[in-house]
Amino acid sequence: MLSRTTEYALRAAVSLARSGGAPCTAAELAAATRLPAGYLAKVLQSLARAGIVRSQRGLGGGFVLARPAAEISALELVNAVDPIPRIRSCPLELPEHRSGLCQLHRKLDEAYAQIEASFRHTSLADLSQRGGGRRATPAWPPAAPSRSATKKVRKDGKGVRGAGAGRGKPASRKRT
Amino acid sequence: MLSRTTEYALRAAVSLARSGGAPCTAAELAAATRLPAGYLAKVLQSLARAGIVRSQRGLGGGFVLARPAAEISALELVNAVDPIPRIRSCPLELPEHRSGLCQLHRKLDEAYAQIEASFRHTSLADLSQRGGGRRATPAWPPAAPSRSATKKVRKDGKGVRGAGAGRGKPASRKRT
DNA sequence: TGATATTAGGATAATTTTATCCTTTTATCC
DNA sequence: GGATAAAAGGATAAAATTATCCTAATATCA
Repeated sequence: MLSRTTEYALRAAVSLARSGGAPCTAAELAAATRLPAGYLAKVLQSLARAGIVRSQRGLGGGFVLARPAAEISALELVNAVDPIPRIRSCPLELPEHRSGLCQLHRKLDEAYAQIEASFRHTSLADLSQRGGGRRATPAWPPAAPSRSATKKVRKDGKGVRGAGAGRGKPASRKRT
Repeated sequence: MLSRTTEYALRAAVSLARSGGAPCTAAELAAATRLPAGYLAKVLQSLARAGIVRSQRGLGGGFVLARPAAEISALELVNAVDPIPRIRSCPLELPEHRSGLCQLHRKLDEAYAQIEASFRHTSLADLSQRGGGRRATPAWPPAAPSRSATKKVRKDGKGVRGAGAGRGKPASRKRT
């Protein structure tokens, strides 16, 4: 669902956030995050263009965060690299439009909106916290809308999957 | 984010739900939904294998819903075709594991969990409602967790996009 | 039984996303 | 200035997703 590129951006940013201001080269970040170095470099370029990281060429150069991790939202990172595709109008612009698939697309957009909101309220600092403070707190409802992560953690760990679904040809996705 | 295949499955299911029990051929559904006929056929096969629709060959055959639309959740449809990829363990199984990227992956999984929950509580009947009952209700918080859609509708229509993001090479996605 | 409609399934092609490689630019150090 | 380090950018390759096409299986109808 979230693209690989998005994962890479987030992982790199976390790694960067943890290195305490010291510049990291693309190669270092790739090693630390176990991501393909070449591609990661492209992703870092995107982040640089978006003004989230600053890059410096030459000896001793590399990448640093352009702002404190607490002031960078996960949403910024994601959108810099592979934006959440909000749906503003039904893909099916036709007679059916008004009466048509609108509930469907409203729902889909709603899902995107949820993700946006969730990511908007999560900072890179939140994502970079060390030590997994595993909670038993129920994930729902989301309680009061304050800032910082490690607040909501889902309750179950089961793989609820509807009906007899499971196989299915055109579906496949094998990403890590 | 949601794959094209997922959209197709949902659109086809809505179309099917609206045809009131009469079998629809893949070609008919493709025409009604404006989707590529050949590929849609594959998607329908997946839905059939998942037990969501029933298929019948030969003259007068086609596809029908296996159950009333009210008893089919959006989640089932999505999972039949391109499952929501819940994250159960950090991709980076390494020394860094515990101390590492876990907050990140917890957050990502949380986002997936939200989508799952949202889709689980939306039925195909909800998605198939005609006439767009546009609400002004704020999208957040999600209020009480009862069933049925057309409940949450997002408040804004603005394209909030972090910082100066926008361009960016490795990112592209041009889907409809 | 034969003709026709329609799904099932496999092979293959087109497109998009990810990944690699190479050259160029810019910086540091000597 | 020359050597070296590192990002920038472009061309290309590999992999995954989406799409098309063809044949086979199965059903209906005459």
